[in-house]
Amino acid sequence: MAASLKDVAAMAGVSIKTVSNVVNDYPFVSVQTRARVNAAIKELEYQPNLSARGLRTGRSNLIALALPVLDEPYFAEIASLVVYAAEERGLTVLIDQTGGDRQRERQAAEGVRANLIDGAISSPLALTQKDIEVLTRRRPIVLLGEQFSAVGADHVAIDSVAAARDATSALLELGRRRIAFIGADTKVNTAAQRLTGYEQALRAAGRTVDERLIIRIGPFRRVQGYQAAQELLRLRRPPDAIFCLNDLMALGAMRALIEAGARVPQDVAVMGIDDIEDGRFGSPTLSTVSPDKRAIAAIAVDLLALRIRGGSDDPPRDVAAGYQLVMRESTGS
Amino acid sequence: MAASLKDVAAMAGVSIKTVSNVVNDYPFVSVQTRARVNAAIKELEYQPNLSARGLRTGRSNLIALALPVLDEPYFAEIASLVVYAAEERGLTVLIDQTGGDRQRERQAAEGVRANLIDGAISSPLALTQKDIEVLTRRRPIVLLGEQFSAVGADHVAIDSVAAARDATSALLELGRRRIAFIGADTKVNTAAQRLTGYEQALRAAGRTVDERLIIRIGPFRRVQGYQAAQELLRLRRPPDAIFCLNDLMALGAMRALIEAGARVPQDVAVMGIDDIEDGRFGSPTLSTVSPDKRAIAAIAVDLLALRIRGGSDDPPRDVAAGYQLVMRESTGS
DNA sequence: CGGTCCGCATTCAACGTTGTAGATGATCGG
DNA sequence: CCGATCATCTACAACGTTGAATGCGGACCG
Repeated sequence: MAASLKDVAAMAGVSIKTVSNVVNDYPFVSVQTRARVNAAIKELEYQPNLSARGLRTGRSNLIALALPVLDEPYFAEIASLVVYAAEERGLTVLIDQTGGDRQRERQAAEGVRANLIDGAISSPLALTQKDIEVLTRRRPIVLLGEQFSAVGADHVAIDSVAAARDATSALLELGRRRIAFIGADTKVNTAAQRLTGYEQALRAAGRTVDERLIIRIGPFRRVQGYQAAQELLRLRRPPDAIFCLNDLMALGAMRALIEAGARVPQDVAVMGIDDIEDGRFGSPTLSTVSPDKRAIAAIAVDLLALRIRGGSDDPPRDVAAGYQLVMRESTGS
Repeated sequence: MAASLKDVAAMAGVSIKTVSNVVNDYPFVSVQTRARVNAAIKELEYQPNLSARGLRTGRSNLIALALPVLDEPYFAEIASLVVYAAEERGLTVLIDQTGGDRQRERQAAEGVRANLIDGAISSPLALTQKDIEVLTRRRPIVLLGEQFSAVGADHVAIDSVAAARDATSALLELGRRRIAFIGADTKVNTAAQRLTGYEQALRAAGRTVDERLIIRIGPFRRVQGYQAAQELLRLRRPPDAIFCLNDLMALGAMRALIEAGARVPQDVAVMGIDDIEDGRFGSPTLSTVSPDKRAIAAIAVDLLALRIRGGSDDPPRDVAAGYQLVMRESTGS
């Protein structure tokens, strides 16, 4: 049985509350008492019981992180950064994988464990506007990604429209004429926004949008990128560039291209979004839009911590994270 | 303020304990009472306070998962599978990233949050035998990976010596003569075991171990594989095959080879261990040893759950997970 | 018909912690 | 030298839950 305040108090010859005061750095404890108590704490290897503390204070210092999956590089990196950022602020992260399922996304924020967490960071794919409202009433939530723009909760994301526009423009400036888009899926807002950016760039350059070059497919993983690229290669006039919703699809697409004997970037340039590590070491290396993931994680945790501490008075904040175009081999020099 | 048993009891016109009995499926509650209570629970959106329950029962149904990092594909996949397996058993996972640091690995299992978790699954890189003993005394721990073999705690891993031996033998059978090894690092037991397997295979084939072909480097990430391969290419007689400690290094190595104009697999065959998804979609696709990750995660959670329920009476169990050789393009057909 | 058992519900206490209010001396200003 | 102020410590209650013990009828048995 682990030692409790009572045991420490008995050993140090003081009251329970005094030990509690020492543990919590309450200032008015004499140096001698503090020393005696600390000695007893060390001797008994006392560790505060977090359940009891949580019950008493109503705070657990636990936050939930709800992601579609954990084994996609982008989400793995985000999870990693969120865990670190939370740790720096004395918070512990509890991870949920929702699979992009609406039911599970709701449960992650309101479910059985809701009374255990102080708040949640969620990267939803399927939550509705109304879900968010209901959830926010219970606990603070910070949303990641582009599923929502202006909604009643704190929100952190890059400007996906602009990012996709910049990427597409870059391909145009490299002289590419037939630029395909892989990953359109109107149900997912992220995809819709990136498609919009793609179309904006084409129109701004005086080109028309060719529906045959837009592949609507999901989920946004390697296989889908692979299949989509194969489909594009079967066209009578295949594209000379492919812009993918994310790096994962881009890697799948590149694989399909190379397998089919198409040279990247000479025959087809490829570009993605996310800047996952795999892209930096593939052959060829992948050009991409690199969101400031570290900032996204830090800001999300900060916003949530603020909300937890301050209550829900302030209006929800919408933070645009930075991003950067990174040109590598897959688009030529 | 969230509803408590008290509120539900008041609304249903029963005692607090009766509500508790309903919530916990205590059998001797009449059908009518149960219905009334359930109605009140629904009406008030009652959710049990897990801190209070944890305090009272001494169980939180939380387990810690301590991994070196979360953003390496192998660990991300393991984390994903552990989270799913835990969820199926009513457990919630709380993730720690230790960076392979001994201090942090210990804290993950015994630290501040130790009183919050019922047990831990840990994939240590630096923990000592003594650490394990101390930690096990406090809470059940299940160890993953090869840092330890027979130690006073439950343990799940593939037979790394055999896996490395099989992989190396496969390269030999393909006619490769100068097989290099990337990732020797005697401080890390996993590396030592895989190096042993590599040496065993060479000796069994009547070949000598050439120290110049063994690259001692760490940590085991892409860049290190990249650098190690460059080093190997600078040898007067470069290798015709490279066996890497893990897939991540193998991918880095392949990148270096291709960049330097070496053809994979014609000039140099490459092989790794882990079967991470990136390897299945790179160019060329990566041959590897595929550990049964799903089983590893499920067994680890099962062992831990058993230990939590049953106490620590039984002797520690050592489970060898299965693995499979997967030959892809990077070693030729 | 008296006693026993069973189903159902309740009361009580305790898990370990911390906020509030108050007790106890010592010190200080006037 | 006395009331006020201060530093230091403590007693008490409460957070929401559940295990143990108990109460209370009705059914069953001999």
